[in-house]
Amino acid sequence: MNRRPTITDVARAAGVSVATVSKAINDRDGVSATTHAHVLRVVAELGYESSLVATSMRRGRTNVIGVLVAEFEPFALQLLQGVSSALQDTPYDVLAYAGTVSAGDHLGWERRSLSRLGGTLIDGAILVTPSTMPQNASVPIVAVDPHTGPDGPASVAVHNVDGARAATEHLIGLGHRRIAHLRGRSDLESAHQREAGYRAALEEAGIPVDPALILEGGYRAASATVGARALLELTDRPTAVFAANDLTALEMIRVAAEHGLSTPRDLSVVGFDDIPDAAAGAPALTTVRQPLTDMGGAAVRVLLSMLSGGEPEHIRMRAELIVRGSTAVFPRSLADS
Amino acid sequence: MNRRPTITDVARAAGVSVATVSKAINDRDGVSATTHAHVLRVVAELGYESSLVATSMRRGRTNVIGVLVAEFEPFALQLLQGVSSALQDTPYDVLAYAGTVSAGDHLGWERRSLSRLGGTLIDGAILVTPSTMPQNASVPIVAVDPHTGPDGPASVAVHNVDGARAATEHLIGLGHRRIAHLRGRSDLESAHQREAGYRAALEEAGIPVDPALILEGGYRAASATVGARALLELTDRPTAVFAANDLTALEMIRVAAEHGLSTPRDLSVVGFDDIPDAAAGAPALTTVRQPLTDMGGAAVRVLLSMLSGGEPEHIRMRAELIVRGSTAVFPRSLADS
DNA sequence: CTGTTAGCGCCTTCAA
DNA sequence: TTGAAGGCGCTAACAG
Repeated sequence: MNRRPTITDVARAAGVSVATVSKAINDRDGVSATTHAHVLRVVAELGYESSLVATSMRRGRTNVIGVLVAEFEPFALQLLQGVSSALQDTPYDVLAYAGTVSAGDHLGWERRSLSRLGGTLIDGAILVTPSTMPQNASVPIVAVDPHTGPDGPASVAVHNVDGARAATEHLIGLGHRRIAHLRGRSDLESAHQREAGYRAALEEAGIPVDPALILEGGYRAASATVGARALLELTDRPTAVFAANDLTALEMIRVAAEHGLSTPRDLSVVGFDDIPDAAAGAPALTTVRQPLTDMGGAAVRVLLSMLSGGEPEHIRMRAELIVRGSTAVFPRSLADS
Repeated sequence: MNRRPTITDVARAAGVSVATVSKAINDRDGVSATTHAHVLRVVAELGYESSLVATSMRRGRTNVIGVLVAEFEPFALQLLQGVSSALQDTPYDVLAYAGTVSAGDHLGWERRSLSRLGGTLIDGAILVTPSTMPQNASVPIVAVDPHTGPDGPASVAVHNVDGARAATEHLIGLGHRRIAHLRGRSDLESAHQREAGYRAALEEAGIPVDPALILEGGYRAASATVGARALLELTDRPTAVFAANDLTALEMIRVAAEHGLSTPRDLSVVGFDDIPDAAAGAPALTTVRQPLTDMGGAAVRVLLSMLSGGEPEHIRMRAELIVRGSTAVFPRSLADS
């Protein structure tokens, strides 16, 4: 547990002043070639690396982009991968920070994280599914799947309405008429848009929207359990469910199995996101794919542009229906023909 | 792009000194109840949060655990998820940092990251697949899948030899005799252990090890392409391949398809890790599962124990063979009977 | 070309 | 009970 060498240690060992070491390291001019080389040699010997913290405090810039998330769930992780690879050949490093791991409260993690890291540690931030948008942030921000429409700061999202409509139309096309919806988190814009797409598809097909078939899913498995159970215990239970994301769709399938219902035999289920687990299950989940990796890349592009003075942009990407094994024709008798 | 409020702003707004604000925030005594309440009100009004950077610089502790990775690839991401959820009800936050995003060199990212973050920003570090082990680090360290055996610092890993043996025995049991191996990164202990398991299984079955069938895979898709091609262009080409991890196994399947060979019909492939993509492909990959989430949890336990003065530990977890669709009986004629 | 000085935001003595 | 001063590691301005 040795103390890491500081710039002072280097200066002492090299027999020069701290300032000279700093200049040598950062290739500032005003240092003789001899001294420069000498200092670098000592730096290498001691294994010195400048402290990100101290540097960031003194300088404005750190060349680090922060990816701020509430927690490390599949959606955020895959996005992170996209951000990271988009940053490959830039001078920027990536730093991911989960804001609610210790501080259990789900509200305002965005502001807290931004305030703790921003202005000092990171030059810009990518906020993943923020439910509030800090107004006067100290660094440029891009929100991915934000809580609000394109009136706020820069954002990247998919066409949620279209995606949800495609999902619902797919179920309708299979013959389903009693199609339920497990809502997303009501503090996120995407949840409302997906519900809107669901409603639109039903209405266009002339199927009345039954409020009893729309229950809370909350985008998380734990928060969807109750709603999933309730749907199955309805006297006239749905034959298909459009869940607002994959985590809740998978939970829906699990709960259905608990009730002795198999998917897609007794219940068709469609999700949204296409997280890695979606394709892995049995049956594999029919879902609406968000191009998460590309979205991470898009967020990086927008952010880098803002960092060099560009205007905030709002990007919408296409969502694509991926038909797999969790949806089937209804009624089943038709499948046999 | 407003400047974030600093402790000085709070002090001025509250009409007290900076020191008093600090005491009030950190619940130090020596502040009257009235002042305390007043300061906290102003803090809330201004939306002030102490800067992680400044705090970390002054204090020793930050209550942040760092997960240091070379890059955000599936293995690291899933581990991160485990770390994050294991830290849920502790006072610690998680900070993930990719060391080689900007600085392209693959060597020594561990020391660089540690030195930049350690001692200041993070209280302890979890190093993911480090290929060197910094000796005199400034904070406690746990290595996951380290480059060296249990002689180094604390570590968490799976029984690589057993896992590799099980994978190879599975292929042998299916009737394969010409079984190739796509090696892992030679700077990682796990790569050598997996190769050893592969060799052991062959020898136990009385199958001579053919050096021509052991090629470099390097744990990454890009680095496996050449080796995969070479294997298929052998005059007496293998009927099965044990790849040292899933990324290279999937690449093996892709390259085989390019050569007009379908898996598992013409070539059986086994991977290692069970990353999310393994189960998603067509065919789904037969692989050896590393309990990545649990391993993240184990790393957290060891690290927290070390942070409260405990001794470094070395943990080995079981690897489990998961048979899916990328392996089949050989020769094919047997499958028909 | 090199060194001295000041200060980034915060916390911790120590003095009032 | 409060405030003033110093310093964590580093860099930018200024002196020498």
